[in-house]
Amino acid sequence: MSAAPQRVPYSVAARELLRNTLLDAACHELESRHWADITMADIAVAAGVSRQTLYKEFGSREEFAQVLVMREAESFLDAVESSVRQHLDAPPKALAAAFDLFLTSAAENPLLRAIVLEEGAEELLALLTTQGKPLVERAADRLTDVVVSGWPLIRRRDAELLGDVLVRLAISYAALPDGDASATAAAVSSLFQPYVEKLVRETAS
Amino acid sequence: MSAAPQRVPYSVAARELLRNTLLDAACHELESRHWADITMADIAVAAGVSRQTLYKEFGSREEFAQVLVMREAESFLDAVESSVRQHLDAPPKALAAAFDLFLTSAAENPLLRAIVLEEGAEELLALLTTQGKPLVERAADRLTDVVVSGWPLIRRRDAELLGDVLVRLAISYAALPDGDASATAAAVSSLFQPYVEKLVRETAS
DNA sequence: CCGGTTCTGTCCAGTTACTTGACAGAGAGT
DNA sequence: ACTCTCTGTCAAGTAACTGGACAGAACCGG
Repeated sequence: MSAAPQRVPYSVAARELLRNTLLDAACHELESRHWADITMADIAVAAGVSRQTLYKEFGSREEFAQVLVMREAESFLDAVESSVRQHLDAPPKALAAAFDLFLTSAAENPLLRAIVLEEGAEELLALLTTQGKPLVERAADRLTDVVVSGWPLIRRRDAELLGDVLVRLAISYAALPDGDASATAAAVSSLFQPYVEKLVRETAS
Repeated sequence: MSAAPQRVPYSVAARELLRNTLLDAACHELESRHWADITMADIAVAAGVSRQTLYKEFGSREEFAQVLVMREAESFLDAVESSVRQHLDAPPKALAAAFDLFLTSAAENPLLRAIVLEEGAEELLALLTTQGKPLVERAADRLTDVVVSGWPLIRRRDAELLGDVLVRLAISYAALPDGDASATAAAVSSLFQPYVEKLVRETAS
């Protein structure tokens, strides 16, 4: 792969550690309480840091929530991406596997469960939907990139459309699961298979 | 196991990060130069930190080297310990497996290779031998602990002796490998098997 | 509708951690 | 003897985190 694990100077690593410590602290708190019940002070204390430091690092509660969601999203995207790369030989299979992986792990993810199941998380929920522009764009971009890099013959425009639609569907099913995750994944990907096969056919010729 | 991954406050994590960043930087430098050619300033710069900070964290070059070696030792001990725990049902097997694991990974370990193969590392070498008291004691203690916790019937005194002797042998073979690591491990452990079996026999009765 | 409470977001004084530049002393090389 | 370099230490300066305070907004109970 790329992304050499190059040596990181301490000051950079320390800032990253600070941010992650705060985000981890918030996740930990979410395991026992609703987001609405967790104050900025709680998060700071749980991270062993002053409230001021928290505000300096993330400007506001809203920004903090945004970053929290985005971080979780990136880790989902990492998993999805590697799942896709394991089926470069069979695009439909890649789609099915990635969607299945996403829905399955989404159903178990603590942060997502907090958003979906509990009532005090409207603020977080909005970040996935009405306020979800950064999330959708970022996720669609990464999906598009993995598609074009994995199947270079596919036109970027087609990949972008597919990425955008899949991300929106994924979010929808994550927010409102429809029974068994694997069944949903199989159903949805079967729906896309004709389109994917058409893409492959067009570009293969 | 024990050691719950409890939440670490940032200030503690940051100090640990600083120390590890410095130690990692030294290891990295060791991959391209002899220990004698690496100055404290080099290490500080490589870690993205001032020389003063390095001296504040580790009092002197000697202490730094000591910690460097001890950190590597702890990671070896972790591996050895888990190897032993996988053969709790067969003490002789545990001994053989652990010794083999140690010698094999010792032969590949960058820090140890730097000490053993290159000429500018006498200062580090001393930490394994003439200055090696802290190392030997610590390693023998951990070995003793894993033995008594794994086979509670064995007398602590016997475990201590065995631990001490094994650690010294391990260090000796690490410093001066004698041909194939696995062959050495098999030979040495065969030598101890009668003693181990005697221990087991005595305590089983 | 009002007083009490809590939380957010901001400010500031104070402490702690890291940086920068400097210097004496030890050791190696010329 | 002279120069160079590195170690170890000091002092002054800067940046990061702390702790206490406060105005404003939202909520709650009366």
